[in-house]
Amino acid sequence: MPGELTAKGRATRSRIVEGAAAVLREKGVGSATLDDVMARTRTSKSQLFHYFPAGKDELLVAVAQFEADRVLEDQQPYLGCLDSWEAWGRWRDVVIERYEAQGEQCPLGSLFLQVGRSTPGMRAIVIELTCRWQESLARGIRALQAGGRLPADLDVDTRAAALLAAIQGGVSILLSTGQSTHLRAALDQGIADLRRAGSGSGSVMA
Amino acid sequence: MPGELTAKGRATRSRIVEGAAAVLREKGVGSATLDDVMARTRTSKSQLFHYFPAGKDELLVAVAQFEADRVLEDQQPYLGCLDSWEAWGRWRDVVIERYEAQGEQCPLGSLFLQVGRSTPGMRAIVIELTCRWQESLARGIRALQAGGRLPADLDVDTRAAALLAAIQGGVSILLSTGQSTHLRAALDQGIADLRRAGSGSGSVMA
DNA sequence: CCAAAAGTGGACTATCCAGTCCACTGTACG
DNA sequence: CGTACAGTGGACTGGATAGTCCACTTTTGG
Repeated sequence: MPGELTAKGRATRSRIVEGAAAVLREKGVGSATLDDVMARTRTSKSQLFHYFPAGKDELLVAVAQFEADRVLEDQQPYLGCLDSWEAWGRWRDVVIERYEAQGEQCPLGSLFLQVGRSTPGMRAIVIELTCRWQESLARGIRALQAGGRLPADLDVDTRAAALLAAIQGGVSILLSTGQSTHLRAALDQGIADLRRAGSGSGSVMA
Repeated sequence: MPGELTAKGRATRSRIVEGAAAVLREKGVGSATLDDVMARTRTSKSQLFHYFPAGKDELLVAVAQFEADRVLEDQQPYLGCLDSWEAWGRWRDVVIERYEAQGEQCPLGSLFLQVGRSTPGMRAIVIELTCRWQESLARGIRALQAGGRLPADLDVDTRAAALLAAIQGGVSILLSTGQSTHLRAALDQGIADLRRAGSGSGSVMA
């Protein structure tokens, strides 16, 4: 089926994906139905199954891919050039702004936890996003090292992993409680600690 | 209905809650059905609705409360007396061990994201757990200050919030990807940074 | 011992929803 | 112009599942 799409067909397909993404954000994975998607995208059941023959699961994966791509895109151009403390600060602002605006709706988090464990394709998307995100952070840290703003003997990967975890957790808490204090704390503290990291290569207890 | 339970009734009720918790861990909120719970707990529909008149939602809230209580319990006695670096290290080990053993199954995370936003009671449970957890961490940090192991001019609450976010994120990533590297990084880095935190009260950019 | 209430079993209903089917319409292209 | 195929509409089916109902059993307490 794919690759054989007309301009009209492609338009409809992406209308479905974007509409489904919106529905999922609003209603959550558990409550969103194909009828919701149909209503939102002005399509019929046959179209849904025409473009996603494997049904709901296939659509969900497509939406997850769509959302995953947006996550990092939304952090650009800052995430792409974290080569000064000012850039880190601006990136921080963008992240907070994005997730505060998004509020309760979690495009991916719910998808992961709900469908992720069962579907193999979904997990791959999450893992790839995690890797790319962490790699971007690591590149930023290395850029700071290259600029002499951080010592060279830093455990970059652990730093990046910890920072990513902190952001993820902040977002989770924002989603669960509606408060962005933890996300702000995680980012501020994380960047501050990075800045302060002058000493050893991150050796830790036992 | 509550408070009027005989010994037998109480036994059945808690059997239902514990069994439902197990089912939810194994199958996820989205896939778990009342029939699953019935099979697991050797009960009938009428009993489920006898003890949880409001149906599935009420049962889910009860399970969430049950699981939330366990989260902090499982970290005891270490979480309760984080007054030395050794205690922090042992606590770290317990947390990692617990979540690695738990693996993919997330007792609460899925509950939050799935039901949390809709049900008011669920959110309250999450918020309370978050507060208690963060407060425990904060108490630990203050204990270190009291023992002279940390400077007094530390922004304890921000520290605790950031650390909690890091753990949450590490767990999220563990659930999504199956890897505990981020959780380990978050804990190790978080404790290391705390240890290194000698300077100012955490003032951060912009 | 005997009501009355708590506890239990399971058939039944109502509903919702993914997925199927087929008929209809628009459009590309000879 | 007309055929073939992509695209579209929506009724229909099958199955799963939350929730109801009532009859039956056990326990409680006087």
